[in-house]
Amino acid sequence: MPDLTDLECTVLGVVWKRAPCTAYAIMREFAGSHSTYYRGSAGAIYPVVSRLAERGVLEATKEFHGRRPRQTYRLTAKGTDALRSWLTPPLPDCAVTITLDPLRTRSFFLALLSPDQRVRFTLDAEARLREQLAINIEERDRYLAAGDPYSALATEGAIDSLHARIGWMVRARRRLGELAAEAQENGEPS
Amino acid sequence: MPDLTDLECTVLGVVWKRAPCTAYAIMREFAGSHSTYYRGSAGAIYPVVSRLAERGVLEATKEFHGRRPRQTYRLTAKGTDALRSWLTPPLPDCAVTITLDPLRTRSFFLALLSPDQRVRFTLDAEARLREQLAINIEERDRYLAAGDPYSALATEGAIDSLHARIGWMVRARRRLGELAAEAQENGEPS
DNA sequence: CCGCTCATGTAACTGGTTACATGATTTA
DNA sequence: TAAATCATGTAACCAGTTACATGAGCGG
Repeated sequence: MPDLTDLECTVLGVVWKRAPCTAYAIMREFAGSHSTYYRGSAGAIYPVVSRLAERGVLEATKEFHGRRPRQTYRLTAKGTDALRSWLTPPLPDCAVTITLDPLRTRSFFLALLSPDQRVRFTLDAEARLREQLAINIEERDRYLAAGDPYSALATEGAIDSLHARIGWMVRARRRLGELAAEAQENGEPS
Repeated sequence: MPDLTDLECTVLGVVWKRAPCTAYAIMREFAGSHSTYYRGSAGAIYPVVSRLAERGVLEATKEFHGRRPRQTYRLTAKGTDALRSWLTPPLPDCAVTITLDPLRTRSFFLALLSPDQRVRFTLDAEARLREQLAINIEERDRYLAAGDPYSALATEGAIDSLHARIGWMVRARRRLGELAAEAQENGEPS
């Protein structure tokens, strides 16, 4: 029952919240969420779901919708245990590592741009992050309205991260200005 | 010259900073950095570097260290252009999307834990994030001492994100306590 | 001279993606 | 009745990982 991946456990979690639900519904949940890493492609979800059923953490039921059959899934007791132990501290190292930020990856090399291109970089980034922020605030409010304070809390994590990245970009703009001024004083090339 | 991946451009960036340098040195740079997503495995770096050389963005030189030959690389003019255009706004959507946080992924399902397990979750997460914070502050200071304020600025992004996640976990602990109290008032099961 | 680091790779695997195929049911 | 959505899959691909193999140079 152990060594389930994060994707597998997330699927488990979605089934736990939505049960009974189809693989298709899980797929839509992933595809529709902004705070999820996975894109929710059929090629990922269907194999995962049937693997989980094989493992005995999900239980499949054949339902009929009209005369068309469909598989719905729910957690088994074993599945609930697996999901719970995924959440139970101590958390694995990989769960608390630093997050990947493509903006940060790029920032390492900002010295290559001209001073005003650097400013434009931070302005563009800030504006785009604010768009994301609006989307995520909306998502959080939807969760609150739907009576799911836990998902709202999770989404709040995304909101906080976005605030932090926006603040970082604002500070970066100021710092980059200072660095450019220093460089000019010393007569360095751009 | 376009459609280079983030990994490829990051490699380009490292060569730009470190040139002339070997593929091995690039690999070590990736493996040693905490703020990088990629693990810097030989199986990734070597193919990327030779692909970049083939594309004409990197130029290979055969050097001799003793009587042992080794390839060192530097950017071509085309490579500098490619790196610059990777950084130049408007940034692609993928660069400003929300970051993946395994802690957040888990938080969606915290309702499954008992109230005190939830508290333990946030305490554990907070402690581990603070460790990461210390590591990244050290890394930033090393960059500052090494006279690389741009990398320091980038690392500051990681520090800010960690602060945000820590604050989020602290607030989560309070909110979860309130939620548990409400639930008990309403006589709901844990 | 032993073991560590430098240095260069390759092969098998993994976990996801895109894109496609198929067909029933619902809605405009 | 046409188009969209529900529903279930599969096949080809892709980027990066682990693990291995090999050998030169260097420090103790």
